[in-house]
Amino acid sequence: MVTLADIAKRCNVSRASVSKAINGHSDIGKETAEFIRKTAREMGYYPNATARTLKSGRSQNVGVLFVDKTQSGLAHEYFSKILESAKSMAEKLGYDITFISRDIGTTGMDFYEHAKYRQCDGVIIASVDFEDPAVIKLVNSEIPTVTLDYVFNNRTSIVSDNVKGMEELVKYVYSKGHRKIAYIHGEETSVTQRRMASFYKTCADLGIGIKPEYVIRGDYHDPKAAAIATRKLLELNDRPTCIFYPDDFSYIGGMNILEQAGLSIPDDMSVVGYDGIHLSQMLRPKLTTYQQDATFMGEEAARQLIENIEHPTLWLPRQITVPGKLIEGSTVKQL
Amino acid sequence: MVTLADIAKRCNVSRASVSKAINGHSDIGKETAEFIRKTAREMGYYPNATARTLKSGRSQNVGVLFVDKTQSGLAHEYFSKILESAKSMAEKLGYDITFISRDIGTTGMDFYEHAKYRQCDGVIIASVDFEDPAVIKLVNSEIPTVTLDYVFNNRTSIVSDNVKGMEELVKYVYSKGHRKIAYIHGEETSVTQRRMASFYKTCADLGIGIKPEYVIRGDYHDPKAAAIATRKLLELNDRPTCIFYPDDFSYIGGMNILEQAGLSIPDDMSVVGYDGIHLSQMLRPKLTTYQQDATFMGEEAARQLIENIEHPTLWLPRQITVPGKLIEGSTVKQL
DNA sequence: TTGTATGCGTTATCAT
DNA sequence: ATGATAACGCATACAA
Repeated sequence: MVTLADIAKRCNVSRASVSKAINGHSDIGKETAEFIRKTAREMGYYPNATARTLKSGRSQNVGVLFVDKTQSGLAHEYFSKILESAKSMAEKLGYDITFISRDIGTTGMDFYEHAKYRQCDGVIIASVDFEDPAVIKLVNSEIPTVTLDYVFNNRTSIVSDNVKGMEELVKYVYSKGHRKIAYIHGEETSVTQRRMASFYKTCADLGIGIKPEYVIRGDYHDPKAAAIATRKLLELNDRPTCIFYPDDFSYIGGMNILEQAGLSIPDDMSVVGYDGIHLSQMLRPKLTTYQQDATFMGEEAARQLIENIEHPTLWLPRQITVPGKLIEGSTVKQL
Repeated sequence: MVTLADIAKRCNVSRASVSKAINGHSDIGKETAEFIRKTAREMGYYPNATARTLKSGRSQNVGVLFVDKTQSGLAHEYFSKILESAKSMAEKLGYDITFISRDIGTTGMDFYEHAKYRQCDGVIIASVDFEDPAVIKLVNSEIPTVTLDYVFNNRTSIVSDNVKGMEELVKYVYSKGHRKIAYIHGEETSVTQRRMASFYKTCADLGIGIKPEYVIRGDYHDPKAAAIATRKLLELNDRPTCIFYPDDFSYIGGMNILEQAGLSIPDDMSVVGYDGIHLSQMLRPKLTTYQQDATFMGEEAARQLIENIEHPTLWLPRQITVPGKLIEGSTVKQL
């Protein structure tokens, strides 16, 4: 391994000068600096992040907290896209990404300790139980964090606009003449709360009432739960004309039930999903859904976090709400 | 931040003794060690990975190379499962995971340099262009590596048994009476080569000939390409009775075309996929496919890599072939 | 069994 | 503009 000392010896200068040349400091002669850099290149030098971090306290490394109660974290296209785009943006800005977890090896480190252990300059938090004390401890620590789809006081967050998304979907379905709308929602999270509130509010604003039996608990990313819920809806005497699913993927379960029941989509039953994943536009008929801008969210999370890391003093926490867009498929019939 | 020195001072011992106590060395008194550990716990001590790495040369950190020409790396359930299970296993064994990439920031580091820069103890390589000189450089370096679905000479690899998988699928389809079998295959990779070779060989062994026009290039994870290929097959005068798709996800594209053409699956056309992703068993009819054991592959990759890292001397490179299992759905008709 | 001393590669302070 | 030197926190060879 080529070190600063090796280069210093070869160039007949001090290690300090080499460091300055490599890092582009101003207090070094123009041509010496250039000579040193050239030699460094010739010798195949690249820095040692570890030593640099130890000395400077900055690791150029951001942690990603991506825990997965439901085992579907990475399998969920929404989250995998967020991760992927956050990764590219971080890399573009010169940062690496390390996964943060609890219980690494036998040490009983919590998230905060793990992040400190690895000297993470900041942490991106997504797809976790935000009520977990360990998550709260991390968020309230001195480490810069960005949360996705959950807002903490005085902390930066990137939130998909679930209120607008649900509102647009309801209005669209309403404009197609539907008044009897059912909603199979995901498990209780803040995202679910917002979508449900927006669902009820928009319906109320439009003057349509929603029967209690039209609102059923399903689960995100779980076609089986959606299938069961769909079956319940079909058993009702007064069936809805349109069903909202927790997300595009879980819709598959409902789709099967509807087809089994001999109901054609959208002629006998209209449906909408949520997410706008690749799959939804591959199905026939194409699913009407609300596409969340996961790519932008991931990029923005990385951008904001690194901005915070690099300019801690003039940093103000922001809540960034990211709009998506309605994708008009062919699963909502004009009544 | 609590350091070894702080603990040493509080315990009236040397830093060396604290280090020994923390790391459970034997050359320290039983009760002093316990006392030191207790104090450390009280003081909220956790180690500093950076300093430890700098001194010991070991980072307890493995790199993951997961590049994605087709933009579908993480979106592909097969790979996201591999990543997730490799991550859990690595964590269980006390290792963290950092993504390795090219072009971090403005530095022109290649994969090898990046891995060294972060002092990775080893690297897991998946979903990349294995012909890329930068990948080859990394694999041929002194850094332990494990590759997935690609074999390098004298290096450890975890390979899904594509030969057996394809063989089982062909035999199954054959047993159902099919003789006119079409194969839409993915882009040219070593995986594709093996599947195709196995496809041809098994057909030959069974004494069935495959018309050249039955074998069409599609793309992995690309329903559109599968749709186009399917259309071509339907245009043939002598249509196949069964179509093999590159994978389960791309099958969606074919499924749509078949349905549009008024063909019922499997009554008018039989189909099989590959991968055994969650989705495949949610579709109706359930897809007949070959399920790759991605979870095991990821775990094994981490296990083997760390074994290699921790016992470099008695390490022998292995090629581990991981069998999957045929999932008999309802998309192959008995002729 | 315990402690001393040194160095891992880098950056930063302070002289020169 | 350049260099000497001390730290960052830890682990280890060696001395006691």
